[in-house]
Amino acid sequence: MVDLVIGLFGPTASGKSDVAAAVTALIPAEVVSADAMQVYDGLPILTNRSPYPERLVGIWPLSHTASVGEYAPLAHAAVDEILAAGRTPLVVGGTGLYFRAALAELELPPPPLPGARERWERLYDDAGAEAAHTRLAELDWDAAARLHPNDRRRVVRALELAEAGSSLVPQRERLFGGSWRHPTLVVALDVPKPELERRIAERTRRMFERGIEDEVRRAYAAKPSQTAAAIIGLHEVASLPREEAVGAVIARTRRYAAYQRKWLRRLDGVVIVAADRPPEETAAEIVALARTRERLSRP
RNA sequence: GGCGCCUUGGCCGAGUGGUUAGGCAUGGGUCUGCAAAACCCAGUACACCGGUUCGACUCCGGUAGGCGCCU
Repeated sequence: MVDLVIGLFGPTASGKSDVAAAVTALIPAEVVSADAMQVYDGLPILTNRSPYPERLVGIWPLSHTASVGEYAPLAHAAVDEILAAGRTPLVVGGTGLYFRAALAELELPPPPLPGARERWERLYDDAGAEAAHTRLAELDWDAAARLHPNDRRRVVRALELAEAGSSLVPQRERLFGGSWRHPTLVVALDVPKPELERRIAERTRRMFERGIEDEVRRAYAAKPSQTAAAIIGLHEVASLPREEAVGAVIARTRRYAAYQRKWLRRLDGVVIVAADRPPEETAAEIVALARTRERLSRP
């Protein structure tokens, strides 16, 4: 399967890890994770880390502030290295943005200058949303036109970029539906909603049996960064009685799955594959699809 | 059995005789270095029956359900 990359997307609890592992049993492939939370080390249970080897998992301490910008080149390097070794990169993940970034050339604008973010955030908070937005309009009218003043995160980001002589306005690539870096088969796992919710509830309960309370306690000692603090369950497990925490984590995970479904529908050229069956069967279908794709793309 | 209180959209929860509270959830949308994030948009509810009134979710009476106290 020379030169083909397989991208495997799917909502949490759709069984991505197991399917990916089953694929590696069928063809010489290596898994690259595209997950904004599994990049963190220290929360294997809470972040549902796969028991099988995957690249770009647990690469940063919880205190680190993660970003796609930092992740993307690592993912590209991993994919290229696997291809160079004559194997198939299998990019697996549920974080839409990271998934896209791993497979495509997003041409991300530069990171904020040191201290710039804090400075603009302060302006936004002190002067108010409207004032910050007006300031942005002075510096970068196009960017301001696309942003709602309430969108603090993006207004601040746009201000950073305008100041640095760049712009938030995308140059060429679009976030959705752009091209891939290599010939790529993009597969999304589909599990009927009721079944997915059942799996989420079951998995969450199992997390508690496996000891996430201890895990979370240790994680807090590591002073999680702003990005790490967003991990589902971190706050809930730390602050709620067990039974309430279970319910809260299930509810939030369900919401996350709904959000992922939005991404799934939007991935360009994605092939949807049923995943409410043994992973081996799903894997076999994916491999068959990959073989067909490869044959078609051969001159 | 008697007395008192309560009953608001999927949930929580304000409120007023006549302009949509709000929050959460839900659905749709946006998205380029925080994405398990952030932002935008949408849904017209007041337990039931009758009365007063130009007009009641808001006042009066009754019915049902819930809570509390009393014999």
